[in-house]
Parts: sequence; structure tokens; C-alpha cells
Amino acid sequence: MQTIEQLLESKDIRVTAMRLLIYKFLAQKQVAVTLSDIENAFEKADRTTLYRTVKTFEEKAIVHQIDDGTGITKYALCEKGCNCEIETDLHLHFHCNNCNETVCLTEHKIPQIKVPNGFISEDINLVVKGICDKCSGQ
Amino acid sequence: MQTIEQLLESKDIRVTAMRLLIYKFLAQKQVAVTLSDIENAFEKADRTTLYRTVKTFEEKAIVHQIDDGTGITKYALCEKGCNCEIETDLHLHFHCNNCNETVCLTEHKIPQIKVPNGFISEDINLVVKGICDKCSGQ
DNA sequence: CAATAAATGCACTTCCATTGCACTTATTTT
DNA sequence: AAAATAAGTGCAATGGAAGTGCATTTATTG
Repeated sequence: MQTIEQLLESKDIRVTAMRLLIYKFLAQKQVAVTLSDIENAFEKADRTTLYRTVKTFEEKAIVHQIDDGTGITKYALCEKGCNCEIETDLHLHFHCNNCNETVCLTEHKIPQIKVPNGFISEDINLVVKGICDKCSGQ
Repeated sequence: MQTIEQLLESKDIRVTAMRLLIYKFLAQKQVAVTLSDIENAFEKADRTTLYRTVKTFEEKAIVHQIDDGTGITKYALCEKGCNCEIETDLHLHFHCNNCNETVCLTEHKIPQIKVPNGFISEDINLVVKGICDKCSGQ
């Protein structure tokens, strides 16, 4: 069992109170969050700090960025073994049109996509939109 | 053979000089264009007019919107028979990281995506990023 | 403890999307 | 055909989110 401190250190990220808080916030969330979500959760902290913290996490592959088509960038913690950079490891994201939340469907890998001759695929973004389990249940 | 005028009228869109020009511009383009692209092509026209024209086209299923992850909304003409609303008819988009252009790969349909129980899929956005045929050729 | 580097906070800028309102142009009604 | 109405266009302004420069604080290193 690795502590958050150890995780950050293993990625060459200095441990600060702010970063621990933001990490915990992301860990506790079951859905992808926007910068504004984080901002609202930490009203005392400056937006820039939150922004740069998330960017740092992103660079060090602690979180991955999600473009779910709402026009607002969202972030979610990478799962253990999540290699977001590796094309073959990409998972898909589900955006609920009802509650407006976006979740990672980590267990659902993106199927092989064929592209025409001459095209070289490097990265794939797949977002399914619809109604999530929470909203469809009722 | 249907004229542009007839097409617009069939969709309950009034024919104006501006709309014809914008339609022709989109038709001649082989790639998805941003609002700024259109703006640059019609410097005499106001940005708002272009914006609203494209929005009108979008509502009436003459163009479809593309979110290729660049953060800037792009638009492309729907092909004949393109039913962007129908999930099963969705095609994928390819964004070139080199020339920054986005093209519709209309002939490449999106494979069936499985989502977990309780999730209802209504729409799918799939963007493949990499190098396009023009840029990989050299 | 001093020197250095990184982290944080504040202010500001930029870019794109969008809207309100006035004005013009087209369409419909009398 | 003129008046009334509706739609289209242009100008100005707003809002939201992303990003940057710089000063200040906090942590790290010698």
C-alpha cells in the first residue's frame, strides 16, 4: 500500500499540503471534474495554483485530461496501471446528458479503429454520450 | 440535381446571398472549418452573421459540428444522406497533429461500442489524432 | 544561516462563444 | 401597393475558460 506522499515522490513531484488536498479530492470523486469544480472545493486557494497543480499531475501521468465535448476540460485520476499515453490502453469516457457528469469506463477499452491508407493514428478520443446508470435507474 | 437554393428551401431556410456564399465556401472545403476560417474568407461580413448562419445550418442538419479536441469548434457540411443525429450513422473524424486540419472520414463508421449495464448510449464522438495522408506522404 | 529553487497568489491577457439591441431587408397582410 | 410583421444582418458588449508574467512566500540545499 503506497501513500499519496510516496506516489508523488516517485513521480518527482514535491509534496505540498495543496497537492495532497487536490489529490484526495480527485481520488474521492467518482467522476471527472472541471477546474471550476476544484475551485469550488477549495475556495481559499487561488485558481492558478489549482490549474498548475492539475497540469503538473497531468504531465506526470497522475491525472488525465478528458474532453467530453462540453467544451470544458475535465480531469480524472489515472487508475493504477493506467497508461493514458499508450494508444492501446485508451479507455473511453461516458458523458451523461442528464446529470452532466463524465465518468471513465476504464474497463472498456477502445476497439481497434481502422483509418484509410496514408493516415497514421497516434491517439484516440472516444466519448459516448447518453444516460448514465444513476440517471437511468429512476 | 438539386440546387443550393432548393436544398435550403427544403429545410425551411430562407435563401440569402450570405447563406449561399457560406454554403459554397463549406462545400468547396475538403476539411472541417472553424468560425474564424469562415470569418477570414468573408471579411466584409460580420462575425455574428456567420456564427448564426452556421448555427442555423447546424439546426437544420446541413452542417455538423466537430469537436476535435483542439478546443475550437469546427464545422463541416453533412454529406448527402448524412444523418448525424442517428447514432448508427456516426462517422469518425481525423485530426492531423501536423497540419492541424480535421477531416470527416465519412466512409468509416464507428464500431459498436459496448457500455456497462444501466448506461444508455445516445451519441458517440470519436476523434482519431495523428498524421494525415497529405502530411505522412512526404 | 545564506543562497537557491520551487510553489503559490494576484493581476492581467487572450481567445472563442454567445447575446442584446438597433437597423435593414424581405415577406405577408390588408 | 402600402403598412405591418417577421427574419436577417451588423455593432457592441459580455462571459467563461485557458493561459502567462511577476512578485511573494515557502521549502530545499549547501
